[in-house]
Amino acid sequence: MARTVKGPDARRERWKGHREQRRAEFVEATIAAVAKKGPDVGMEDVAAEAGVSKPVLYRHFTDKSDLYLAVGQKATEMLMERMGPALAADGPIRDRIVRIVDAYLSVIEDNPNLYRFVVKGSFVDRPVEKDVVQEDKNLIANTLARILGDYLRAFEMDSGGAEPWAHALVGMVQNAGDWWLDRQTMSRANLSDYLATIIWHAVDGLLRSAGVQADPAKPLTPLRLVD
Amino acid sequence: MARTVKGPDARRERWKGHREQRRAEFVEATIAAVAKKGPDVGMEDVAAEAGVSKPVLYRHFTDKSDLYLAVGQKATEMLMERMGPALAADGPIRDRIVRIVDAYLSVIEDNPNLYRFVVKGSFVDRPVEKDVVQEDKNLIANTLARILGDYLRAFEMDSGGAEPWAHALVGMVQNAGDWWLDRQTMSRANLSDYLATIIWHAVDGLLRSAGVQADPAKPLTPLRLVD
DNA sequence: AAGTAACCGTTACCTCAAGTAACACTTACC
DNA sequence: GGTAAGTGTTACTTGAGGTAACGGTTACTT
Repeated sequence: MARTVKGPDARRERWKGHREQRRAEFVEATIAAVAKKGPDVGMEDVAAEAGVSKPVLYRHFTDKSDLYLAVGQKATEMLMERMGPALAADGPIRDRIVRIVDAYLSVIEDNPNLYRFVVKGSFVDRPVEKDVVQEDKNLIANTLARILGDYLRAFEMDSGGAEPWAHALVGMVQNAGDWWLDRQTMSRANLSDYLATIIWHAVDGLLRSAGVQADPAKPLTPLRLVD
Repeated sequence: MARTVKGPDARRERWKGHREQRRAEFVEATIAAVAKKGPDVGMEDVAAEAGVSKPVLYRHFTDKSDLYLAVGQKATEMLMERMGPALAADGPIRDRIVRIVDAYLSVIEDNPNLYRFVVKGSFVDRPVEKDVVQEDKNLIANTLARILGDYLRAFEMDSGGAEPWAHALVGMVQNAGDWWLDRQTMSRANLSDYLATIIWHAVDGLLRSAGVQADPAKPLTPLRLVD
């Protein structure tokens, strides 16, 4: 039994990457299926779209909701790919707000079906836990909350509002986006601007109430104070 | 055949009120069942809760989603019962905002299960149409949009933002409410106040940009101009 | 008084999508 | 050659939504 100490059988490792790739493939298939057959696709449809039969799907996903969760995560990636830079970028504050909002809107504009599937959609049997959308929203909201909190503290203001405000902002943009996606009654640029306007006013008002005069055209970077 | 002209057979009319009452009864049963067994109740459960077997239910509701729709409408009623006055009431503008926001929060606080059932909930097979929640949100948003639009026009400002802003506000409060309902990390009064703060700032900012100086402690009633 | 249109309610079924069992074949490590 | 992973199939079970078919009750109509 002198089995060179460990070596946990390479046969198990051999597939590590492969499985992930396969999952990704099925996620793509789901998205494609959704695009084709609407948001009410079933596992059979997805399997068919992937050129495979159900049990194969179930080898990679324990569950329907597991698959949908993965789809949701993929969507999150796509979203973050565009929102991350916008969130991180510096620049004139109002432009920055516009860019963040517009990044979000551009994503849902480009993938309306996927979007609807994920947020409205048929998460048929989700047991309340594991709500991808909720997690996404939390992710973004938390990012925002951190940014807001930092600013508030930097100005020595009450930072207790950072979290609720962050969630409020997220909901605001999301809901306005939903509305816009349904009846596209104005251009994306217009909507982005309208939304940025009230967000800016809200931010500006907060700063004013702390005696700070901010210029929407200048990069608001009080965080530099911390350096 | 001298059948006194018409008289559309009183046997049909005899039940008119009764059916509605019965539906209401089942709606109540559904709410009770949701409270007991969580948001994943099935038709069987609901029927049992009402002390009845499935087919009876199906005599009054064509469909699962029909039942849930009715539940949603009931929820809308409950919501509107409290929000209506708050929306209509006059008074110091900031207080008014607080009251509207707080009215909403109080409803979801009092009926968290029902709320979750209706908005997150298992609208299993809804065919995208007939989304009660969406309709509710639209209802509120439209009310707001009308109010906002009137004010904007009264101040001779661009009223194009009224609709998106209304939807934005609705989403904002809703999402912040969701977040709060999950992890109740602050008092309702506190949250109401934080939310009212940014809403007020947003409103104030808009007015300022039109050269209007508003006092949050005074009732903003430029609409009187129209009298 | 008889007929009937609406309801009350039941048990037993159908249907359809999610999920599983059982079976057979392939590849590459041991 | 054995075996641990993966490939895939068809055919099944399960469970919840929804229906059929039956029988009883009430009170209007004729």
